[in-house]
Formats: sequence, structure tokens, C-alpha cells
Amino acid sequence: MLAKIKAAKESLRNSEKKVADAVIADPDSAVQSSIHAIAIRAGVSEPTVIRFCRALDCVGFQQFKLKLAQDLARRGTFFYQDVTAEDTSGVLANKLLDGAIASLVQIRNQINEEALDKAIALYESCSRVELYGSGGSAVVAEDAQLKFFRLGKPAIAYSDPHIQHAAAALLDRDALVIAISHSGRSSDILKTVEIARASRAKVISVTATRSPLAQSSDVALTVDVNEDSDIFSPVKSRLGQMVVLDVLAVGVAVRGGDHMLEQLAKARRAIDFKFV
Amino acid sequence: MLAKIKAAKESLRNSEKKVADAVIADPDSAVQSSIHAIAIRAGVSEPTVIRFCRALDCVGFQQFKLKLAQDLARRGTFFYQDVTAEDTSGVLANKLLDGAIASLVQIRNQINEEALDKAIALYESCSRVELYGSGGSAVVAEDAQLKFFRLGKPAIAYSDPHIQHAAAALLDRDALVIAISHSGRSSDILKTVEIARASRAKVISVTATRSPLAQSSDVALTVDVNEDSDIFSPVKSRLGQMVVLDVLAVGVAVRGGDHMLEQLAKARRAIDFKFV
DNA sequence: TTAGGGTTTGTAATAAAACTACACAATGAA
DNA sequence: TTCATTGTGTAGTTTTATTACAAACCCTAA
Repeated sequence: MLAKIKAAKESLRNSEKKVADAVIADPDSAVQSSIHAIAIRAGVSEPTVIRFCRALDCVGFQQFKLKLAQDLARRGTFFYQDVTAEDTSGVLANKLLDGAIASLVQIRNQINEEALDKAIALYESCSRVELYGSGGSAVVAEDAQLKFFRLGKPAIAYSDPHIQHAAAALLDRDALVIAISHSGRSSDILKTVEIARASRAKVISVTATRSPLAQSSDVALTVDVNEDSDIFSPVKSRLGQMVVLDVLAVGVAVRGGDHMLEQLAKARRAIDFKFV
Repeated sequence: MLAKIKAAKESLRNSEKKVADAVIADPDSAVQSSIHAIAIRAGVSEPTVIRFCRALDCVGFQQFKLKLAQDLARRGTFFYQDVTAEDTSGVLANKLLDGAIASLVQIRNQINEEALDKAIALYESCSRVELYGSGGSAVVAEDAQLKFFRLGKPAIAYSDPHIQHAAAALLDRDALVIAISHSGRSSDILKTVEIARASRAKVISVTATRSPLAQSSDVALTVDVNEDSDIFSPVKSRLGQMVVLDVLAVGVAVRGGDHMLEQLAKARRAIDFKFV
């Protein structure tokens, strides 16, 4: 629509051109304005605005506004923008959400199907799962625990590194570790994984590509995200980790066939009803 | 917007529900209709249609139509698809990520700037924060705690409803509660908030539009998401809640000026290095 | 240059849509 | 049952969009 206005502009009458300029100058406010407001802003009369709409193949002003609104909604995908002290809270929210969306899109484009299949296979051949994550990643580990313990095998999350060490030492070859870390460079988690592997447990890591943690695990589900703009701890990678673990859990569930899916749906409804 | 309508439907009055049904049944024609036409199709009076729009946080019918139109325009980029047992893990991952992305886009389009400003003001005027969430929302509460305790005021998260009750009873007028719940209908969280308000604490809720929890809090930061396709507990609303709380925390931080932002950046680097 | 055709634009009136105020009806608690 | 509260519709008001028409403009040709 905006393109259409620009293209049609030359063939418009003079005062209609003024309308075109006013709309192009600030399309966002145009969709919220009445004919009256636009007429004033363009310095023309109200019927001129209607004639402008008709020139653009719209039956009236309302339809024009609707088409323009839909156009604006579609424009511009999502990208990072740093927040500044001058942003209103609405602008701020949009920037942060755009960033979060952009990072999920990035993850979507980076999925390693092979790793995912391997990870699913590892879950299927294990008898229990332990999830390790500290700091921000502890939250992700707990969230994943909620999913995995419904899949039929014991699942437990530890966030304290000392307890992780102790737990890892008690694992055996039937245990599966899921180690979560944004950077994959924290000495605590590396030590924990080392101990776990010494106990012959399998290790899936959810972390950054080619990080030490990724390299020392059997399968790495990588989550790489542009974190520069995060003020707090990395929210975006947290979101990404949660989604990737959801993918893993759903992947396992789907392999279990319709029966398992139904059971999970039931479980979900029961829990939703009470808790969420 | 459609998700918002679905989420709010239960809390609407009977004849408003008829409007909701009519809109959901054929949203495409709804955006082209006048109040009159929609009123007839839903079998209600015209003011009821307007009241329906207002219930959805729109200032009037026009704004409602505009938002709905934009919503419809945006759909189709990323959209929900149910997973099936035949999906390869790659397809599965794409479907789930698309769904997650779509839900964040929805949230982005629903930001209530006014509520956000109020929430920021509430934080600024409180002396400490308590975060309450159970089940899946407990994870979100913990995540938010990590952010808020860096902002300079004590912040603590409780996930056990009994402890929440006890904690809420001990609050005073300087305390701020952030209550997190997907449905906003769990009796536990409602009871907790009731106690908190009796203690004269302020309450921000992160929950579904017009849910009982939203209605019984001072400010509601609404997160409405289409959860039909989730196999496990609502992942998407979890993501949304986390992002919304991130927006709130960043909003507070930004109001603190450049000095605060620098400090947070420092804190972040220190913690990243060690933990994440 | 100016009279007359068409074209462009605005004014004012009309129609339609959105919205408000209020009153009646339904519902639920005392 | 009565009273209070909530919900819903009717009728009127305001705002917005649209139409009809006339003034202004511009070009061409006498």
C-alpha cells in the first residue's frame, strides 16, 4: 500500500499529493487518524482525502485505513535495537520483544537435526535423567525437569554446583545428564560433566557452539544468540534453551506414538486445572 | 488479538461472549463490518459490541477493528501447527519454534503501555518485592527474581502456596507482589493475592487478560497465548511471561538512568563470567 | 485578453456510523 | 420478597464519513 501510494503519487492531483506526503511522512499515525485529522495535517479539505483514497482503488476512507494498517503490520521483520533512556515503555517493550523474536528466528535457522535425533536416542536408551544448570540456567533446568519427568523416567534438576558434583559421581552408564550453560565455559559445569563422564553417564549439553562444554559432551544442542544488548543475564539464550529443551521433550513424546501424546495431554489438563 | 479474545472470553458477560463468538467465527469479515453488522450477526445490541471492544482494552470499535486487522495481516508469517508422529525431528523443531515465535509476536502486538508504566511506578515506590508463582510459573518467578534483586531492592520468589500465604500475610504497604499465573484462575494464587492485599501490599499480576487474578491486582501485565498445541504445560506463555518481566525490569533499570545501566552491565559481566 | 470549457478544490449539507445516557431487566444476596 | 448489583437494550447525541454543489482555477481559442 505504501509502495502503491508512492507509485501513484505522480498521477495524483496537487492537493491529493499533499495527502500522499502526509501519509508517507507518518503512516503509523495516519492509520489512527480520522479524515478530519489527516485533512488538517495535509492542509487540504476532507473530501480531498476521500478522493485520494478512491484514487488508490479503495471504496472509502475506512478501507484505505484498513489496508494501510495491514500493510504496516506486515512490514519490518524483527531485529535487535539497543534500548535507551529516552524510550517510552512501549518502545522499550517492542525493542526487547523484537530482540527475543529475532533470537528465536535465529535458533530456528540453526537447528541441527542430526544432534536432535542423537539426543532423542540417548533419552530413549537411558533409565533416568539429571539436569544441571547454575544461575540463570538453573531456571531452565527446572523448567525442563517439569517436562521430562512426565515422560516416564525419573528426572531431577540440581542447581548447586557442589551437589551437582556429588550427584554426578553417583551416576552410572544408564544415566543421562543434560547440562545447561549459556557460555559453556563455567568451570563448575565443566567439572561436573567431567565427573559424570567418569561415571560413564551420557551427556547432552545445551550451550554455545564449540564451547568447551559442547565439546566435552556426547551431543551438543547449540543455542547461539546475540546477547550484546541484554542488560541482565542473557534472557534470550534462556528463552532459546527452554525452547530447544521443549523440542527435545516433544520429540521424545512423539516417538512414543499417539498413546503417549494422549497421556501427556491428559496430564497437562489435570495439572493446568490446578496449578498454572 | 484473536488469542486475547479467546483468553478473555470466559470473563465476558453473556452477550459479549456472543460477540466474541461471532468475531472468532469469521474474523476476516469482522474487520470489514460496522458495529451494526456485527451486532446483528451476534444477535446483540450495538452498545454491547462497543462494550466488548472496551473489555479488550480498546478505546473503541475502530481501534478494535484496526488491531484485529493488523493481527490478521501478521498471521501467516509464523503460525501454529500441530506436531504429528510422522514429523522428522527437523520438522518438529521448526513447528515448535514457529509456534513460540508466533506467540511472542502476539504478545508484542498486545503490549499495554499504560499498564507497563504503572507497573514501573509501583516498583519505584516499593521497598521490596516478592514473586509468587506455582508449578510452571514458579520457574518464571525465579527467573524474575534474578533480575529484580539486581535492581537494588530485596526480591524473593516463593513457589509453595502455603509459604506464599504466610509470606503474603507478613507484607506491609511498602511491599510489592508480582503474581504469576498462566490462567489466573488457580485458587491458591488468588487466595495469596487476597492476603497480600489485605496486608496493603501492591500487586502486579502477569497473567491472562481479564482473568480473576488480573482483576484483583493493581496492575495486570497480560500475556495471552494460543496454547492449544502445547503437549506439556504451557511453554509459550512461560516464554511470554519471562519476556514481559524482562521488559518490566529493563524498564525500571532504564528509568534509573545511565548510571544504573552501567552498574547492571558490570554486574552482568561479573556473573556471566562465573556462572552461566 | 478574455470567454468558455473542463478540471480541481473547498463549503455546506446529508447520511451513516460510533458512542453515551439512561432505563429497564435479570440476577443474586439479605 | 426486597434491595442492590450487574447486565442489556433503547433512544438520543456526537462524531465521522460521504455527497452535492458551487467557487476557484487553469487552459484553450476567439
